[in-house]
Amino acid sequence: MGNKKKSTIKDIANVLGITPSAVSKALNNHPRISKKTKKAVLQVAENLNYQPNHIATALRKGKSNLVGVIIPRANSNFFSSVIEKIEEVLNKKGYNVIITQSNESYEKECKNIEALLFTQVDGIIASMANETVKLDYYNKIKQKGIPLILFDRGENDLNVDYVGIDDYMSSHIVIDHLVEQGCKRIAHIGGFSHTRIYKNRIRGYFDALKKHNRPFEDNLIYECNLRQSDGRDIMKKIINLPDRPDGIYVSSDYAALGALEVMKENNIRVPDDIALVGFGNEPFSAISTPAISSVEQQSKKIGELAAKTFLKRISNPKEKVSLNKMILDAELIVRTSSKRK
Amino acid sequence: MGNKKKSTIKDIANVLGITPSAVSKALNNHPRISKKTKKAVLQVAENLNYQPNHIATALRKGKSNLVGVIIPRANSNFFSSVIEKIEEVLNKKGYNVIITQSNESYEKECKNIEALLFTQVDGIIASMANETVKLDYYNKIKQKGIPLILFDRGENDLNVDYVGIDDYMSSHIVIDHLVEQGCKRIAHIGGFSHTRIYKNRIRGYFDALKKHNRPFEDNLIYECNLRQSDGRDIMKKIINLPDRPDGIYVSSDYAALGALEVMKENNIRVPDDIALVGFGNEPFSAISTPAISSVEQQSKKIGELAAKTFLKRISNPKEKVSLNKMILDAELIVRTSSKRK
DNA sequence: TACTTTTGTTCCAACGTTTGAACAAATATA
DNA sequence: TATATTTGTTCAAACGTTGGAACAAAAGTA
Repeated sequence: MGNKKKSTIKDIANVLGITPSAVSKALNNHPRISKKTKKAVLQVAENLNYQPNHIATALRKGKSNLVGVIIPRANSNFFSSVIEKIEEVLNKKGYNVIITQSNESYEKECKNIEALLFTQVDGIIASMANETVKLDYYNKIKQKGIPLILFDRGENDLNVDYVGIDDYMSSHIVIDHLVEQGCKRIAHIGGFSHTRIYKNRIRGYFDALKKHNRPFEDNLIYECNLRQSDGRDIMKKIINLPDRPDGIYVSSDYAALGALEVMKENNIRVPDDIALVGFGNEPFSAISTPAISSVEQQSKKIGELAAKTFLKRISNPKEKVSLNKMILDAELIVRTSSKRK
Repeated sequence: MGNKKKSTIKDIANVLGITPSAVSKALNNHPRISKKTKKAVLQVAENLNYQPNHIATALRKGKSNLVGVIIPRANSNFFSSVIEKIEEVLNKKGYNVIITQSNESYEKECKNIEALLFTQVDGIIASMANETVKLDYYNKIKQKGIPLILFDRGENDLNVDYVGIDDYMSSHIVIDHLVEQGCKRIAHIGGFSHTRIYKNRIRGYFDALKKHNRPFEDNLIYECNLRQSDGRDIMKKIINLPDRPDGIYVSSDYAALGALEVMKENNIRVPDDIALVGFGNEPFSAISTPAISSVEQQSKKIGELAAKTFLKRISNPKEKVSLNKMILDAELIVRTSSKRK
């Protein structure tokens, strides 16, 4: 039917013979308005099916109550779970969440930022695309004085709040585990080292090897986009090496799955010939054959902290000083692909 | 730095010694404004780093240029791919997209709708939660005269635009294929029949069996939530049947994967003992062992049509009459799990 | 009773933009 | 030259809400 005319605060005022501003105050529970009036206003509002005009409020107050989120792709258990939690926390506080995907593309990411700024979001929570190196667009956000919180894929140079797991330590946990399972030579299929998290994982890989007196070998470390196809391609190279490694640590479950496929196709026994550990604890890692050991990234916790950090920033914007770098512990979920004993 | 003061149309006007309204018209390329003035305005706007206040425009024009999208969960290849396309089409037309997840919960879905209405979106594109039976909240959208487009999970009673694949025919294609592979008795693990798409798939399953003169057996059809765990649970029941079926058609790849696991755990050979077909063509269906045959749902096309339908509705709102029910053909991707010959 | 305080409301300007009407100046038409 | 048209701009109101100042009435205090 389309009950065309939306009712406004003015309509309510007319019904009751009071002014719009009294109605506004009544609705906002202003202390100076009598209980009687408040009750009446609420009643009439109900009757008229009144819905506050959010846009008018936003204009008047100078804030939209919208928070923008940028993720590389929604199609990932980690990100969709982070978002779910962000929504949960922010909705409770009256914020709405605009989710955008960058598809790992710098260009798309820039467009997303522009769109979010255009929409006048009150803040942005983002995880950077793999491709992103230039920080100009992110700096634009900062310059506008809009709270920016990064998670997972951060960037130290930006100097903003950050939430993520301890990537360096994650690598240690993984390598410790593989060594314990008897692996002598461990390869690493990692992300590009210009991204902070992958750089840290690579560093952790190095240092953990050193710690265990394992030699570092140049041809056992690879950087890629970590898609399933990348895992396949690199694994093909690895099995053609004169002497193969006996353990592989992959920075993504998708790439790990690709690697696993190739190994199966070549009758390499996992974990006996080569033990495999992935990253991200995607649902499929538990159900592939063999199930893939993987690092759990604390998505819920990350989402919660990111949202709460935003709320903190918005509530006292003056306190520009103390940045929050929140680094959580990761957890290795050991499954068949790396369990030899 | 936080360059605090945002510049407005008024600032530009002051610099040039003209009125704000002239500036507004210049920026909107009004025919009555001289080229000279337009040029000057653009120049000054550039210098002052002017960004139009979207909220003010929205208030004045009575539209927010925001479109809400509700999906059951982002963590699915189908949905994230639909969204990507919706974004692509709508962004081009100056709309921003707010994505919300219902997590298959009716309650969350209602909250999402409330939030979107509160934000004054110009339209809503949604796929209903499995749980949803009551349509009160969706009717609220309609009553407000806000364009509503459903996709995939629709509902005939709502009488709104819809885009989805031909679920009824999909079942025919699947059953035709399984029969051709020599299956004599085919089970179906489906969604709940109160959801239109699942009802249609079940109907298709029935009719296709009849077409091939296959008997229908009561204990070969199951309704569930189609999660991986549901697939497992039901498969366990199936393998305990006095005589097992030799083909299984599952309405979701997740549930199909669960079923596959159970079969492997029980040394049932797939496809030789039991042939398996899933639904949704999730990435993992191609990489599980064996790879799962699956129905491809045309996510890109669906997203595109949904977005374009919204644009059509918004451009001529009077034309309330002719609903658009767009039913696309699905395609069966045949993989190892059902290929006997 | 006269004065201060409190209570409940109205008044009014503001947020930044848009848009039709009004108007003056320039140009075209008779 | 007088009149009609076109061009480029200004004016003013509007979108719906908010919130401080102003104000009258009621209540409290001396």
